[in-house]
Amino acid sequence: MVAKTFEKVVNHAKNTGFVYQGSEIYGGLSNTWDFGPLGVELKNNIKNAWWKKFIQEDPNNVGIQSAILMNPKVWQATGHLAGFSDPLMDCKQCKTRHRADHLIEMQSEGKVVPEGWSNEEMVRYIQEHNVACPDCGGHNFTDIRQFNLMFKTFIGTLEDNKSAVYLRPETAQGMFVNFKNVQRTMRKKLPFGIGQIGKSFRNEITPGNFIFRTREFEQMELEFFTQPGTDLQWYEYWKNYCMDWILSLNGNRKENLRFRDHTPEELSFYSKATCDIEYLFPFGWGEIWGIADRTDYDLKQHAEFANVNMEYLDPTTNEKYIPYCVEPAVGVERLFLMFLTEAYDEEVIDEKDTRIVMRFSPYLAPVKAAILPLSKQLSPQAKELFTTLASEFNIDFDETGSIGKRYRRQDMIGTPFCITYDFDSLEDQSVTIRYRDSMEQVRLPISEVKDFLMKQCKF
RNA sequence: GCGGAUGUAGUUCAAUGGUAGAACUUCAGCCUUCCAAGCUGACUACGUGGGUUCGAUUCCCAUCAUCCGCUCCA
Repeated sequence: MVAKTFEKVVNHAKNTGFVYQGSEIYGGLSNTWDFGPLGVELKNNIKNAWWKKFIQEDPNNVGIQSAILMNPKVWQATGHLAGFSDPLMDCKQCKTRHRADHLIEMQSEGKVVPEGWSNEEMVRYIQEHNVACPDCGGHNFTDIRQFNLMFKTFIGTLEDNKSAVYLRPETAQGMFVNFKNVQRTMRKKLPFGIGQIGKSFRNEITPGNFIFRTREFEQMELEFFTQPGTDLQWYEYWKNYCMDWILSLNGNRKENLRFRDHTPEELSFYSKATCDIEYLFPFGWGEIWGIADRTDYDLKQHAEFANVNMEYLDPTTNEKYIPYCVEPAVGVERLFLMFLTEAYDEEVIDEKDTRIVMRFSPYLAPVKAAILPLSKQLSPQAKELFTTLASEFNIDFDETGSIGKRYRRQDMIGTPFCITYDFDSLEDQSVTIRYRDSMEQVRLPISEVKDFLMKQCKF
């Protein structure tokens, strides 16, 4: 039943122009998705809302857009090159997969730690010491395959290791490497934040659940730099700030949202505290937003690897220190999927008639209003209204079929307002606006429609 | 990557070793003065590549994609 609902949401998204399968006419490409005309509107609305709330309206924060390709040393400094890369081998006998270094550690009961070993050295060790498969006891492994979670590509024409670069697995490092630039040019004092919206890439072994986990995805991350010692207060602050923002876009419905603190064992080595905002998807609870206290780890690493001074001179105390950092990081596609799921509603009219209504908040709705002339004879005048409104909003114009059918089409994609141009409009220069959720109608002078939508649909 | 299942119009579902059928959707026309399904017509499909066969959408193999499980997950 639960899976059924998710299937319905996904099908509806595909059928109405929110999301298409990537490269569909070529049979698709695993786990890639294209956002259709409605999808890109929804996505942009989400991104714009975030940018407004986290960058524009917050006096402490500024935005940047950094390059996807970064100097590979960045990933050495952060540990991504080492930590994101696993030497994997499969047991040919029982078809299970293992990490070569883990096998060696287990066999030797922790006495041999193959840190820094080459693959050849590990294979040799496994053969010489007759390391067994922990699942079936067999000794028949495939060769090591290096599995790196980062996408590798090459600058220039030579595909040698000197020219290797990686697609960034997170946008965060763009903020860290620009910490000094931003602080100096924007004359920022602590605490302040640098935010960014952009694509990241991770070569996940197991993607899935529609757009929930993809290899190419878009992140909205804020790195908020604080004085050491105040970081945990800010951590709490941003947790609540993020949750409040989601709720404001979700009609304050909080049944399906929760905080989940990471247990000490779960914490990344660089993090002092991490909390996820989770949403109850039809397939289970899933992480939407990760709020992490990253301490001074990133800036320290860059200070060391790039050999630059990342210290901040506190003008009030004249102290020098490396700031701590609190990071709220959210995936756009996950928010998208959440809002899509929340909006999905089926309305039973009678036994044989059910219809799908998407109940987006007006801020998020891909189409803000549809202009519907009651008769095709009224289309020219109705089109004038379309032109006026289209300069500010994404508006639909529909003159085909019965009026009832057109209302339904708009309900199906979550358009909050339908504006009907009728024969009286010619006389009184007014139109009827029908609200999707209440089905209430108001009569408004044409000259006031733009202000009406402005009030209803602004973030 | 491993195991299992699946793959036919945009969607949901048929049938078939010899012309692939329907409903809904879409489009055109008629009708229609505020909440779908009225009338007439039109478009559109056997995932891809091989093989067996006189002939393959159907049988076989591979491949690609999707779903479920496993492995993995900064």
